[in-house]
Amino acid sequence: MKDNIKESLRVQIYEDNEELRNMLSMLLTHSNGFELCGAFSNCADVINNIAECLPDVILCDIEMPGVDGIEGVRIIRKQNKEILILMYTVFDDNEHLFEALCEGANGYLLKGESPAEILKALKEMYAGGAPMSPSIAKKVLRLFSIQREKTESDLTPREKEILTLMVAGKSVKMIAGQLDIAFETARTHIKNIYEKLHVHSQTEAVSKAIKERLV
Amino acid sequence: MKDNIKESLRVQIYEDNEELRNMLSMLLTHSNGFELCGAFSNCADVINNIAECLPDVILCDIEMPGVDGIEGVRIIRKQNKEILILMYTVFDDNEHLFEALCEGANGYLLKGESPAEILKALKEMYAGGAPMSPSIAKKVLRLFSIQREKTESDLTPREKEILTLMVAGKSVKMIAGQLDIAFETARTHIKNIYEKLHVHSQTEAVSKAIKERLV
DNA sequence: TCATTCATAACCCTTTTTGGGTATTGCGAT
DNA sequence: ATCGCAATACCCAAAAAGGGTTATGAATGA
Repeated sequence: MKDNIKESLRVQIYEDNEELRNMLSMLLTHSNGFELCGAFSNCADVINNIAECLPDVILCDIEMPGVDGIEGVRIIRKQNKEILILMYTVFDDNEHLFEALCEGANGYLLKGESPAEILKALKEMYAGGAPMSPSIAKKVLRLFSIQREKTESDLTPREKEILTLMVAGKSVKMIAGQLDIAFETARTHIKNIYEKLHVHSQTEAVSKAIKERLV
Repeated sequence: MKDNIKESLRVQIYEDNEELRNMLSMLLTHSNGFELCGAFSNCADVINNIAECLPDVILCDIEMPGVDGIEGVRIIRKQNKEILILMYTVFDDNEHLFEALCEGANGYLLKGESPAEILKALKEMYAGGAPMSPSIAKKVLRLFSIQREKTESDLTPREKEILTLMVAGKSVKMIAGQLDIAFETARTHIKNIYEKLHVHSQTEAVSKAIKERLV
């Protein structure tokens, strides 16, 4: 939601390289619609920096001496879920990327993006988006498709249904009740499931079902 | 205009709305660097369509009568992991989004994007990116951060250890053996865990532990 | 038509789990 | 020094789950 009165986006910078930090500062101070509110060389004092300057968004490198960017995000998110954080880094490996996203970063740009792209990303983030460099977006999407190989089990539909209820924590009695079948019928299905999965208890079955994505 | 003969991106369209399909066809035939190779109203014959026209990328609606877009992606990916697929839909709900991504879509645009954005997304996808509408990108990123909040439970370290073994499918006897404690001690811990989680069985505890990411 | 699979259901019997206690030891905080 | 808590351990009775077996009707397919 954009505020008519607010004329510019308040941006705070964290970047250890002085040259780049100055360049980014210049970029922001001289671009319409942006306002620089602080530029720091690491996240050591990030809570105070935010409290003093009240930025809308944070542009944050990852590799920095002292408190790094990911640790910075962690610290910020412990008490502030609202402020927007755009990672800006050379790291394009999965580890840094997913750690940053898990801690609550709102976007992830690789160094190498043009100044115009940086400004666009900051705006996009403020408008409710999640800007990512193309190769980063691809890595993120790939996460969804790679894992999908659900092991082919020869469970019947009914058995799958019952296994699902077991995974949900239901007892035999509850399963029978919910599916409107006799207790002994539910048990028969469960026994067949155990045989097919080569397990001997509900917890084992549930564990295996989850590990092998059978449900 | 040097590359309008050679090096144009071959795009195939799947969209049930005839008006929109024609509009998209026009857009592609009249844009430099793009070449339309087929426009269809559903994915019923997607394998043949691809084999005949050999597109580089596919622009694909989701809601279509007959074989819909998500089913289409599934069919394509069964035999072709290379071709690029950009979903183009009105659906911005998590279910459609994540299903499409899991099946192997390479990008996800919402209807409402400008023609220029569509062309840009097609190009970006071909360049190795994963274009998403801003609000879609945000949903995707949110997946990483929301789940990270492991519910704060007041389980002791020993209890967490035991819960972990339960989640792995171990019985009380096995847990006791593995931790080298008495059977009754393991049971005491388990009883305490049940009380803290408000559950009454191993499967319930395992289910809750997984759902609330306690382990 | 006949064999197979699936979903349904029941029986007997054993083992495990669960819920209720009680109790000791050790360790850090008051 | 004492309090509280975590970890250890045991007992008993009831409930639930597990293992084996058999059986029937419906649907499917060779």
